[in-house]
Amino acid sequence: MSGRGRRAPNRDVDGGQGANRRLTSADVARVAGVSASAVSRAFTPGASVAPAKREHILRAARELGYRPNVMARAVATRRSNVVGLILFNETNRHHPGVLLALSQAFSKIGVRVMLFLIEEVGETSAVIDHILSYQLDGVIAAAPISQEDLNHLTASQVPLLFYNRPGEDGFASVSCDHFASGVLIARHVLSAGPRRIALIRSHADSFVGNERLRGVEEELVQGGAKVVADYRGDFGYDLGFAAVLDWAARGVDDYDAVIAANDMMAIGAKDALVYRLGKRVPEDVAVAGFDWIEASRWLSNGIASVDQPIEHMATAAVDMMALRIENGRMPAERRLYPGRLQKGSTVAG
Amino acid sequence: MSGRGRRAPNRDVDGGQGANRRLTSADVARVAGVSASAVSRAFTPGASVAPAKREHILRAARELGYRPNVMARAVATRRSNVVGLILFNETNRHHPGVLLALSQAFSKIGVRVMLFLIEEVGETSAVIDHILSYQLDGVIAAAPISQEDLNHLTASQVPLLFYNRPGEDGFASVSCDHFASGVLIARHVLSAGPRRIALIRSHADSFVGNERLRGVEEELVQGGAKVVADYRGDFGYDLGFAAVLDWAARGVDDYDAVIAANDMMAIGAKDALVYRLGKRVPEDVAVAGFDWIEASRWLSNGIASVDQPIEHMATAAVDMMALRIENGRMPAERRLYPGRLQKGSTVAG
DNA sequence: GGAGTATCTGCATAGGCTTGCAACCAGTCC
DNA sequence: GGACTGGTTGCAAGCCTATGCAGATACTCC
Repeated sequence: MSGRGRRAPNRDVDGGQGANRRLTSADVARVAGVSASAVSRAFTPGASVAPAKREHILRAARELGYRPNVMARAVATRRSNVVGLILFNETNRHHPGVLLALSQAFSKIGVRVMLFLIEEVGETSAVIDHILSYQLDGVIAAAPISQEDLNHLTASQVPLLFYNRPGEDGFASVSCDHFASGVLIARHVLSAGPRRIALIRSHADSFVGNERLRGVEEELVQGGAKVVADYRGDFGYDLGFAAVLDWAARGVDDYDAVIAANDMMAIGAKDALVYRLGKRVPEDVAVAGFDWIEASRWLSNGIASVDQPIEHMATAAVDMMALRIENGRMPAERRLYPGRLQKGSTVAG
Repeated sequence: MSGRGRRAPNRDVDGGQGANRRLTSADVARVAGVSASAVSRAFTPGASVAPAKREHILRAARELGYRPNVMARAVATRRSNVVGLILFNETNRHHPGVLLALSQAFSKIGVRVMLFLIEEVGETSAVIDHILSYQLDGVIAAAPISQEDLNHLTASQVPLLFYNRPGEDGFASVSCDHFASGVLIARHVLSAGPRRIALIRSHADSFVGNERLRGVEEELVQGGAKVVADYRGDFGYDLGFAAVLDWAARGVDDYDAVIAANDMMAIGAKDALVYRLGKRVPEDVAVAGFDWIEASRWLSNGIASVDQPIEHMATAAVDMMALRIENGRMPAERRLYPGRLQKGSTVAG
């Protein structure tokens, strides 16, 4: 630790030459009086180095401000410690907790998440192309993947995990049991009295939305209720709002409950009912949704909903991904987590 | 998809040996009958290769399913084409558009964003450590950075850009002109009549929140209005709500407008006013906030607000970052973007 | 004190890509 | 026809770290 002048932290190393030479293990090795291998091992837990020497090397590294170059390590080990997350922007907007939960859960095992945010279904192809270029250790698909892209992914042997998607046969997935959630919310609504139900669905190709409504409809039949109105939404506030207006315009007004495929649309519907049609919620019409998003908890909304246990799901995703990264090919496995009913105030009782 | 022997497109290359040998440029070179250098150049726009040969190489690559290994490229070129984004989880929750805008803007120039989502201010240190290990081309700080971490960052010569933060002297930043936004919203409120204003502030150390309220207060003075109540919030719904209840509990009820440091708190305040105190908004009390978040546009809220031009800001961030990555050290520059008033329905007129 | 063992250590090579340099080729010009 | 040109190409070295292997060191045990 000789020279290094006054309080300038790391100047003697680049020997006055190239200003933007990055610090390498060789620099540390020189200063610590060891080989570059030793430096590498000092930074590799469990590697064979004398404890004292490791300590010495780490101290030298700290003083120089050296950190192993993750990229170089990635090419040497063929492990990047980065997983890709393909996420619908819509999901992040409506349900930002997903990103946080996954991001945090992975960081606990030292894995970073590289985010691929997509707006349109069509964008996945371009994104898959990128994904394959980064040597990602795995990919979490929280957006629909076309068959062709799926082939590319499997051909390159990247561990793949579907999140809240069915996954084709033979693929691993972790999901909330949306069907059961549908049953749950429908039962809650029915328990409060309503028997004439209006439904606001999601896009036709949303697995999550379809499962939810399948559960709802099954329970409605069980409970002797009837679906008197139906609307094809898109998970957004506006179409929830539009659904109610559309029914009104068509003279449909004999429903006593609205169940939407998610909270955002439920809120839209509730707003239309209250502020456009002058209905009382829940006295005239009950309203329910799914996700238990933050806005649902606001006093002005209080939407009856079903929560997804995203922390559990995220933990499961990390576990499964870690296993798959270690062991390569593994039997497909689907983990399903039950949602939790949140009674809210838009359903009586 | 079992045996994958038959019509599998890219099988002849790994010559029956190691199953998980990844495809390399050498493989493509062999098949195309050229050197690995040629393959590299074929994938480098502007590199010196005969057009015909490039075409030929690219075709071979496509048929094999080869893509250059970005990690290896990064270590060779010392450019990763990845920038880090340190983002407050709170920001993403309340304002998810920021992440999308930046992510999309960067992807237009072929740069990916690696997200470092933090919950607490204290977490930055750990995150900075990671950041320095990845050879990121730059870092966008959309969260406060401690002086110590700042030193680490600058010592390692990583281009740094503050987003919606002042940035210490000498650092580049792109921000919304929050002070001007404060003036704007205050003027709007005053124009509707109110003169007795209640303020809900953010945490004391939020630059954004402080600037906004500085602008508000300056304009209030100009307009001859008076601050009759004051509350220290945190950007969340709950504290906006709590502010109103707190004033009520203390007998303060002679305000005719509430201005909050963001929309989320404004909504909380509005809910408390309407559903707890039975006030009419805007007739009895006007309410205003900042950000023009999605929920503000809902019919049930209609919060008067000031929008941030996040697309412009994101574009600027990309431009400035790109310049800095190319040219290394550059003069500090601060770009400021004006917010746009959104009148909403919680302020009369 | 010597054989045997366990633990460290450095060398050399691997990992996949980029790039300066010099050799090469087909033209072009006089 | 020879010198010169400009565009292509491959070689080899470089980017930074990891790791098998063999030598070195220290230590135990008899």
